[in-house]
Amino acid sequence: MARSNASSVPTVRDVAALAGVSPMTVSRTMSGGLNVRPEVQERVREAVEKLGYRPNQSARNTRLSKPTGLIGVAVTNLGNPYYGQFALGVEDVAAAHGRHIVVGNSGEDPGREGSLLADFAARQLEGVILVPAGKGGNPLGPRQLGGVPLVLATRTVEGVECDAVLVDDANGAAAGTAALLADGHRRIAFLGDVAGISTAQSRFDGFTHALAGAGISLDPDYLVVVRETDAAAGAVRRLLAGPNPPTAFFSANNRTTVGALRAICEWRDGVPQRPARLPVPALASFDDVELADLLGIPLTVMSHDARALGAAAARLLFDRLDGTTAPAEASPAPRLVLMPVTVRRY
Amino acid sequence: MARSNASSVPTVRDVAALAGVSPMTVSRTMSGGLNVRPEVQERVREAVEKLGYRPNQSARNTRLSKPTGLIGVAVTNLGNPYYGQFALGVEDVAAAHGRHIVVGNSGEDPGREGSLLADFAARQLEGVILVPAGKGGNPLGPRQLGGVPLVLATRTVEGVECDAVLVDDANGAAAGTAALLADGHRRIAFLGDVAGISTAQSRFDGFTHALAGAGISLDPDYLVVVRETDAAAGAVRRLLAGPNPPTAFFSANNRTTVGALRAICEWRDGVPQRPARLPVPALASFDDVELADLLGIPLTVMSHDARALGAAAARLLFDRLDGTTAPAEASPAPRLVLMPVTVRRY
DNA sequence: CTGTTAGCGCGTTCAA
DNA sequence: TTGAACGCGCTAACAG
Repeated sequence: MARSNASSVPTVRDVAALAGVSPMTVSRTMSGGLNVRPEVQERVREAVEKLGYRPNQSARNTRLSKPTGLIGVAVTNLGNPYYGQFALGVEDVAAAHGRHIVVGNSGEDPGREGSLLADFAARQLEGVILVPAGKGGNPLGPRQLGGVPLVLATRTVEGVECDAVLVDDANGAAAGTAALLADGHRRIAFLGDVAGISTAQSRFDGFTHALAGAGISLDPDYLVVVRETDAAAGAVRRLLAGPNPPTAFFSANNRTTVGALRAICEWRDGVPQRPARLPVPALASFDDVELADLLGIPLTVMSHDARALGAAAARLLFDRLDGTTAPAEASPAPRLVLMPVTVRRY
Repeated sequence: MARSNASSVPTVRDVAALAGVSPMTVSRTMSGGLNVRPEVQERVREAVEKLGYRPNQSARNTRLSKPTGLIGVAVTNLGNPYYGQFALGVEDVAAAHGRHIVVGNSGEDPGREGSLLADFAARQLEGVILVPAGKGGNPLGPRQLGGVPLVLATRTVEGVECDAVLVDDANGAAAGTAALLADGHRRIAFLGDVAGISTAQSRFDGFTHALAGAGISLDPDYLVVVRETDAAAGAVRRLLAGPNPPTAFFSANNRTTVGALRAICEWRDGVPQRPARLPVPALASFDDVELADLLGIPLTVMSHDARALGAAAARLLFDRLDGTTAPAEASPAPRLVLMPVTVRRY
């Protein structure tokens, strides 16, 4: 027996019954109304209105190869303003292509990342843009996504061959470091998370490369591996209070930059006992931080546009999804987009 | 004819065929393996592995009343760090309840907001948390969401009766204003977007109420309606350069605060021709901004925890979804959670 | 324990 | 222009 109007959500049949037509006519009306008499359409629309009927997307999607219109975005820390901008960039492009985004947060945890991706695939998302957590050497499976196109953003992962949008980390870091060196700095400490994150590693490489070019080798005490803001602040405090304080810091991301800025400001303002005219330490920051330029600290910013990066990643994805690509699915070759880094000084 | 192994995505039947069992056995194995012999499960899992099979969630959901496991979150500006934290709070709770979040960005556009919500409903999302754009008096339909539970966050909308998590805007604003007054400020300008956004309106009310309590009426020149950071900066510049500059500013949100801080810093640092010891204007900011406390500007911050707010909204939602609520759907009564505001001074 | 039957809500296909 | 039949991928409900 058909349980027509059980208080649950209305279906095509309910609408059809109310409008005195077949479900098919309702279906046609809902999808543009081709080959349906206007007056019948009118009746159908009234019934739709009256019942508050909405076509069920899930059911639509069962009809094979009907895309879900959903793009997955997995980031490592939604609370970081950087990824807010990033997601905004993805959303911009996705919206232009009539898609919505599903945002997941891995929290730098490969485990959560894995289940996130598995879930994305199970939901038949059309594609996934991933900022890999990369802590443990998780290969995240070749195409464990089950054929769902994947684009890596910001960071890459060894052994994964797919489209990616990265930042010109090494060159950017080298350029920023060069600026410090040009100012005469020789004792420069590095703050960053080098453990398995490609981005941090590349920035570190660029940093040391520039140092080496100036004939400087990194003092082990000057290499500080941190991720959190507070930890970075603590490290800077210790170094500045130590016997051999650096004259400048290189901060590898915006979280460590905030910590470093805080510590440097404290040192500048709150340490009356500091030697009279000891100069304020300089800071070179990879990634921009709002308001940082107003602090009166010698600042070098190596920045790129997070939103543009997200947009670029999305475009790469839609190129494969909507583009007039190869007939089959044999992706031609992984493409790599490199976002340029701008060095600004304050 | 069953087109078994057409290069497309594998289905239950493909797995069943390979494992030599019925689709049902595969289904059972996939959902916990109740009542399936271990050795058969093993065979099935092998087939699953070999084919890279993943159950199709869309198809699952067609089986009535199977929830999608998706929560919608619609915010007005993903690029605002505030909403990043907010989304993070929602995600925390959603993850704890085994759900994912779909993030949409309305961009303060009621039109986009409407289509976003319609789409959420069509996708059978289990619930929606909305920061309403509220620009045009869009009633967003009574339950135009088609029965999908809705929770408003941060802002409310007239005429919509549903659960909401708001900020104690009026009292917080009054407290912050009182702090300025206690410092002797009498000429205080207001920066904010009052046009139809409940939050801005409440903050404005709290501000003027506190002024009135001190026997002050707001100078019309001191009421600046802005939303964007740059516009706020421009307004502050004009006021400070004008004939009757305020001695303090009240900024109604973090975007205007950034603009105000920028303009005030400029004025302080870049205007040598300013009267010798004219004091730096004070700023009272609704919402915290990273690094603002380090600028050396007399600062009063009225802050609340965006992440906690998001979490509270999510909890309200899951209370209705998973909670042992009323048997039917007749929601008992809209609940309102008010997030406290803390006033800090720098 | 396992397979068969019967749909979920919708859209494609074909016939009327 | 409309409707009936069938199938999408999966899973309750009932056999066996």
